[in-house]
Amino acid sequence: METKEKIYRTASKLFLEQGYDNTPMSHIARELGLSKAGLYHHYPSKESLLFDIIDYLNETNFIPILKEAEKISDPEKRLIFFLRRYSEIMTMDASSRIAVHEAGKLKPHHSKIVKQNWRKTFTLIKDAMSEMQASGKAKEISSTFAAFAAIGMCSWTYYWFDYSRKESAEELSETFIEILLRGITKGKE
Amino acid sequence: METKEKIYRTASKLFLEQGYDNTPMSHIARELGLSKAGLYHHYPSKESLLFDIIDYLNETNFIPILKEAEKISDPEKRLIFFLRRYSEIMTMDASSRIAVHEAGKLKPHHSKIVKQNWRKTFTLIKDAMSEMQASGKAKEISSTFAAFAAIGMCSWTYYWFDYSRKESAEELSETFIEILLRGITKGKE
DNA sequence: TAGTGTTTACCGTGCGGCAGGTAGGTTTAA
DNA sequence: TTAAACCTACCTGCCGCACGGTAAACACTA
Repeated sequence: METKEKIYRTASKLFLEQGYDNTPMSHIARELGLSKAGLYHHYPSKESLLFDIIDYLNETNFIPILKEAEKISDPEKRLIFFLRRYSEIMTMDASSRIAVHEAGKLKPHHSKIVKQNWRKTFTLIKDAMSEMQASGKAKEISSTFAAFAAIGMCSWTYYWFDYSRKESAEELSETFIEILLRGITKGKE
Repeated sequence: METKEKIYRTASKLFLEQGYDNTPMSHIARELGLSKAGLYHHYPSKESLLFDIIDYLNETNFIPILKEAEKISDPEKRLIFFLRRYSEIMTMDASSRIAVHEAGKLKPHHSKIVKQNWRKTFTLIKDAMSEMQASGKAKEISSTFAAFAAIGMCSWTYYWFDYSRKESAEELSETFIEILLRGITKGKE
């Protein structure tokens, strides 16, 4: 494995366990069998290491899903696809928690990039809902709030999910889809 | 105002703005027009100050709602009542974010108490849903996951809600209730 | 293929700064 | 007179980060 990847993995693990602020660079270095200076050879600063982790998570997990979802023309199918994949990521491993929980600690320059990605996610969901409303499929509720409800539902997963019992992951995503889809679609009165 | 309350409010504000780890005691003291030692006269440690804040939030915001909700015998009404009040708290001010976002930094002794409260919230929602399923009102989905969906939806609010535009708070809670209730109830087929 | 630069991947050390927390003295109010 | 409320000054420890090396790998000539 490449050193950069080793660093990335180790730091990721430690940030997850103890939080960014409570993980000194010396600790990460020790875990890698490296000196602190050795670690600084690969990363110019602690913050840049955090950014790399978050950015990598985005690039490998979230962006591909966004790209794939955008190709689906039917808004309902697009929404279902996205929700399923999104909650799958959440149950895969807890690492993506860093992307949310520690993003606030990035410097403006970096946090800007991260926020852009969040924005895209939000827009995708919101637009899908709006389209469903336009075609009469969905109720006339606030698509903004509904979109946040969807994201919140999924993102909250890593605050409680038991990652040692992943066999329930599929049931989880299906439950979320069920609630959200039925929650926004027009019912037969 | 009592000194303890002043400290509580000031620390609360700063923790919210900059996070617990990035707010030194000296900063809190300065903001209060106090010396650091003066602040330590009132609190034995930084962690105990954090606990007091979180515990106070629980006691004043969450517990009363739980107590009141428990009195409602009809599960659907109980659920609606709880969700409405819960999301109202979230939109009132951002302070309750501390209770979630920083709870992990408490020492075991304190975090135990906080977790018990979360447990009660979860149980209330889950039980209400189970009762609705038993009476045939709700679909046979996992009440555990559905309960987490409800909590996540609401709790996520403070990651995005614009607290300068509170006039939308009511629409928010109604949207959430709408989605969740329709999401779990049996539809006419 | 020996000789010569050059880059890469590290190490040991240390510094400046600030954090949480304390010892011990002083003011204030009842 | 006494206890609570506060202050100044300080300790200790750690943290991010920089500096100046070194040894090995690599690249390029002649």
